[in-house]
Amino acid sequence: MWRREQLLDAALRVFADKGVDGATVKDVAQAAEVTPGLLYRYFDSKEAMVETLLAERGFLPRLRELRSQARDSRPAVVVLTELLAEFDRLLADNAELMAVFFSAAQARAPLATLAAEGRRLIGDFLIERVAAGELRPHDTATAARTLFAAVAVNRRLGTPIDVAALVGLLFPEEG
Amino acid sequence: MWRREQLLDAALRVFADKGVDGATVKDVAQAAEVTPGLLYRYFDSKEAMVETLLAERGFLPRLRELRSQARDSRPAVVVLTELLAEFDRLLADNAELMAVFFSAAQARAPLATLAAEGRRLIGDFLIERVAAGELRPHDTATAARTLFAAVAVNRRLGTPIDVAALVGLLFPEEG
Amino acid sequence: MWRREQLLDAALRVFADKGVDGATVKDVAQAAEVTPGLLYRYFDSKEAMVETLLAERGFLPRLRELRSQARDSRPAVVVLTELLAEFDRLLADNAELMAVFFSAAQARAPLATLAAEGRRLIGDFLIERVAAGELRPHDTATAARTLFAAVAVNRRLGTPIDVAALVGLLFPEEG
Amino acid sequence: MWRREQLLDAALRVFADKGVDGATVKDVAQAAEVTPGLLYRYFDSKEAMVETLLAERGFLPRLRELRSQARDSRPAVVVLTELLAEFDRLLADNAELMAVFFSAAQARAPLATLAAEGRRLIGDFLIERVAAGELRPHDTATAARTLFAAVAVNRRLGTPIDVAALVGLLFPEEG
DNA sequence: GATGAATGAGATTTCATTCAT
DNA sequence: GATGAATGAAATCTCATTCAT
Repeated sequence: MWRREQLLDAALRVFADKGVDGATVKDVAQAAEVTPGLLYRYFDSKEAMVETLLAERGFLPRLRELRSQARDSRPAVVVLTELLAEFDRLLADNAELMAVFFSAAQARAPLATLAAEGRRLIGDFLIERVAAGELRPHDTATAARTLFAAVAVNRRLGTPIDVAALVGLLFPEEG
Repeated sequence: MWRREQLLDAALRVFADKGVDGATVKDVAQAAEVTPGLLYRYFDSKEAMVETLLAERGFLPRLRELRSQARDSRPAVVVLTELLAEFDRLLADNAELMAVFFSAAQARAPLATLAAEGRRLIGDFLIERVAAGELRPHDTATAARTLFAAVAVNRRLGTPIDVAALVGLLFPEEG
Repeated sequence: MWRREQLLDAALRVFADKGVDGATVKDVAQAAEVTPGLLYRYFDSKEAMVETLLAERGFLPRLRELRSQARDSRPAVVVLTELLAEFDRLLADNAELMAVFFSAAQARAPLATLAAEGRRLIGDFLIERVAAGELRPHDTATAARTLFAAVAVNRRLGTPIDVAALVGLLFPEEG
Repeated sequence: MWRREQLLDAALRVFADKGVDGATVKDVAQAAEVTPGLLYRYFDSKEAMVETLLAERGFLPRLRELRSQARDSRPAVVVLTELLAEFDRLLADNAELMAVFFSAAQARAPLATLAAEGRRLIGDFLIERVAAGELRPHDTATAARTLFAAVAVNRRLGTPIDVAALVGLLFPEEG
């Protein structure tokens, strides 16, 4: 059943390019080099294609996995830098899905969930390391959303940020 | 010719809500409490409405005006905080237009321009104040995009950031 | 708003001719000499057209009105003959709607209701006149469905029955 | 070649349930627990399935056989009652085929033929028995279509009539 | 200016039928 | 014989746009 994946690939590509509303089923079919009718053997509707993409190609699970990585015992700034770099790579790998997130009106919720999860991942890490005396006491909540935002926005804009420089900015003394 | 503005208001509201592609001309007309035909007396096409919104309701000029404000002679962190607060207010005031930016495929460019302008505004300010010895030497480019991103993303997500805390995070000693 | 009626007329004609499922929206549009899209200004869907026909063109109310006519004080066989003739005329006038009834799977219920109402109309009349000693005692329920069926089937088959002969068959002595 | 019959069984069931136009080839295939493609090894088209049903499952022959039964020498009302009961059973046994008759536009003709045949069967019987002095002289044509209609309509509506009562209604003195 | 009926083009979806396996 | 993926044609429906009033 690799045909299904092939269709999802095409849909992801086309939706990211033209937006979910802007892309037609015919567009997707042409990108997959099949006839439009075939899409309906695999998906109930265009809408269902979007939902399937979000469900099966979503990377929230992979974002959650990063939490274990945060347990790393190396110095805080090293681990934080790696964490952000991983997150940045995740976004880079899923640039098209992010584009779909942004184009699909009904995908606002997934975006918010993603952001909340990311903030928590980083925030929890900072709290731990402050408690351990490794990082200076600071507003960890604001720091978390700042770091998250800096990586996410710049990746989205196609102008990825230098993660090491970013960490150095907030925690200069530790570098 | 206030009828024109009324139509633009309705279009902005509706496009922000349903996305440009998702909204129909009829939707806009109903929101403006007129009939669809009337829209074509003021605009050539639905597409032209979007362009007009971007052109006439864009806030790039107001963002540029902030540059003069950056000349303020008060302490750097005070001015920076005010600058970011202004920028945040600008985004809050134009939340609907931002939503249109994100939904309209052809509005990707304005977004990039906006970001570049914002980064430059903040970056130039930081360079000046570092040169003046008011702020510690640091990677001003990374700082600029970080500050910009932190404000923009959180406003967009509906979870606005505490601007003073943000500045305090990057420049703790100066607070 | 006579356009609406014109479209219903066309729909009735076409649905009766080709069956609801067999007829296309395009068929109806062509019969009405408009474009298919226009139908959707007046009706939500093809399905809604059928429902509207059943609701607005149904003749159940007129069938019910016949009940007052049954109060007529003239001899039973005279009144019964007139009643059946009226009913037969009703069916003749609504031959197309009947055809739709038969073709639309979901219209089975209206048909059953129509039949029940008709049986009751005739049955009640017979009971009264038997009670009045005007008609010989007999199985009025069976008589009612027989009379109803004889008229309905033959009208439907395009071979209308002679109503007077029909009444004469069941009540020869009274003639 | 019982597979063919199995497919016809499924088709009959599905066509009766959803109407010929409303049922899809896939519906029939699923009901027969085979794949759609297989149907085309046994029938040229969906249309051909309907025609085959009408041709091979039609009960006109069995209706004609009743004619010999009409030769029965027992009293007229007894034989007539049996005749109608047989006819009623025939309809009951072929309820699904009748449903197809009613749903398929092109099956209107078979219905008319069936009705004509039924009327003639009963009509001829009545003529004979009137000639034999067994039944009172009456309009046998009207009687035939009345008896036929009463049985057919009520069977079709799912409210079968009491055949003995029906005969008693038309020929009370003979009972 | 303003209406809203009407159109035409195209989008989504369905489905009878074919065909390689 | 049997499968079921794939197609092509058509059906339902949507909607930006026009135009007579």
